[in-house]
Amino acid sequence: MTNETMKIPQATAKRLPLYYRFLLNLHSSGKQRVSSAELSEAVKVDSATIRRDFSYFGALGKKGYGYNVNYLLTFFRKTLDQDELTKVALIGVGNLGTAFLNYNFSKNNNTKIEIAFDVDAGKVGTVMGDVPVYHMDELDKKVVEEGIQVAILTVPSAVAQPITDRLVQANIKGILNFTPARLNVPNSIRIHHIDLSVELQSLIYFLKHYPTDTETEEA
Amino acid sequence: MTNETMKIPQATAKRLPLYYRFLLNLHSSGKQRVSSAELSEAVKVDSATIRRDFSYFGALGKKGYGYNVNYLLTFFRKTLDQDELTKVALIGVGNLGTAFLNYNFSKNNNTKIEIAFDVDAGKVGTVMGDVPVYHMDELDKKVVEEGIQVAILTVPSAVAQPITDRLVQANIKGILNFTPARLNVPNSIRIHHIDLSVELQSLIYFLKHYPTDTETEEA
DNA sequence: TGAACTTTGTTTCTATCTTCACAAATAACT
DNA sequence: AGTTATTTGTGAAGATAGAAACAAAGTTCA
Repeated sequence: MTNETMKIPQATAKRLPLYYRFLLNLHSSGKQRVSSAELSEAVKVDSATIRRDFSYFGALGKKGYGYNVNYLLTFFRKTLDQDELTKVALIGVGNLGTAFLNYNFSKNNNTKIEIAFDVDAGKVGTVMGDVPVYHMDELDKKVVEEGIQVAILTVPSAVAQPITDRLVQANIKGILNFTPARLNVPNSIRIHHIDLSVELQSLIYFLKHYPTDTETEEA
Repeated sequence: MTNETMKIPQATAKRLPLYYRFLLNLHSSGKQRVSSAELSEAVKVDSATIRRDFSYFGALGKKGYGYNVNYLLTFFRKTLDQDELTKVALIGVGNLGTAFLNYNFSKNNNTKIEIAFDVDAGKVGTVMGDVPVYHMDELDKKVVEEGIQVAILTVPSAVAQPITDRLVQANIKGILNFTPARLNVPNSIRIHHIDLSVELQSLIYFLKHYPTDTETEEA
């Protein structure tokens, strides 16, 4: 039941980074222990769900006490591979892309945008928020060279598929897709879609059709 | 079973805007009919799931034929209230906020960012991408005045909760929250969280722990 | 030390969502 | 007109997720 190689539920996996971030906060505020009830209040996830989530990794807590913040943090750091840096490329330095370049992902994370690409001559050659911007023509070469595994795709949707094809060729493993395009990729490649206008639309749909209901979770 | 007031599954509701957008594309490309299999290929949702989703609204298709694009489009336009404009406020004109101001939501949608707020004196009083920027002090007054129901929250997480409290006071009904903060609101208010760094982290977790698996859907 | 309190881990139940698989209906073709 | 090919809509089964509830194990405090 507590097998290292066992697959945990996807829903649980999506919550892990949330738990991890909150534990970091607790740690830096000097807190030594925490209960599933406290965690629940903070991350807005039912306490039974949290205990269940944790239990997939074994018995991490102590009855009548709760969880030791340090122990949990160390455990999750290992589980989330926080010690191994994952190199990320940003494709498309438009408004949204620029937001990412200035967003400090590596603060709490093992994640760093190493390189960005765009076709705009005014941007190519510059360094934006610590990240060098290269021309899109160099995409294939650079991604392979740097061994980049993850791409954040913030290009116009018309070019999303051709660029994705090149990323696949260049051995990328995962794509965070912010374009409305639904991409065709071999299924060895994982894509997470974040579709801003769908998010807004569905929020509005819920407002109009599900009045005064419970909260919904994110992407 | 095909009751107008019946609540459809949340999972279905989240896919409706996706279907709607693709139908718009089909329509403008002149296509007259479409099958669930074609739709499936395009939006990457199992065809049985699509037929099931549609069936909550009644029998929209014809056996052996598929769906009439125009009919479907008209139906969804009504269902998604695309004729009634929803006013949206953008709170926090940083990098991410600016991206939204330049993102043309209203193109395919009934949604328009009407007004933006920030504390930066350099931004207050300007018009960014068609949207006037007001000082955060005017938030409460303006939101009530304009009858704004939805807010996109792109402020630093430290101020997310106090600003949310003010939005609640100003009778907002839904919030699209891009800050990492988990907001406390009365449960008459609907919040969708989009947590960019959690998205990136969980993508990476899946890459490392679920090699060569099926695709996952978005928020 | 012992009684009262706390909190986990898990068993069980329930809800929600997805997919299979196929009858029924229609379209297309000869 | 009749035969073959499509494609829907849905019953039934399966898969995944969420929450209640409680015994067991520990903590706290007098």
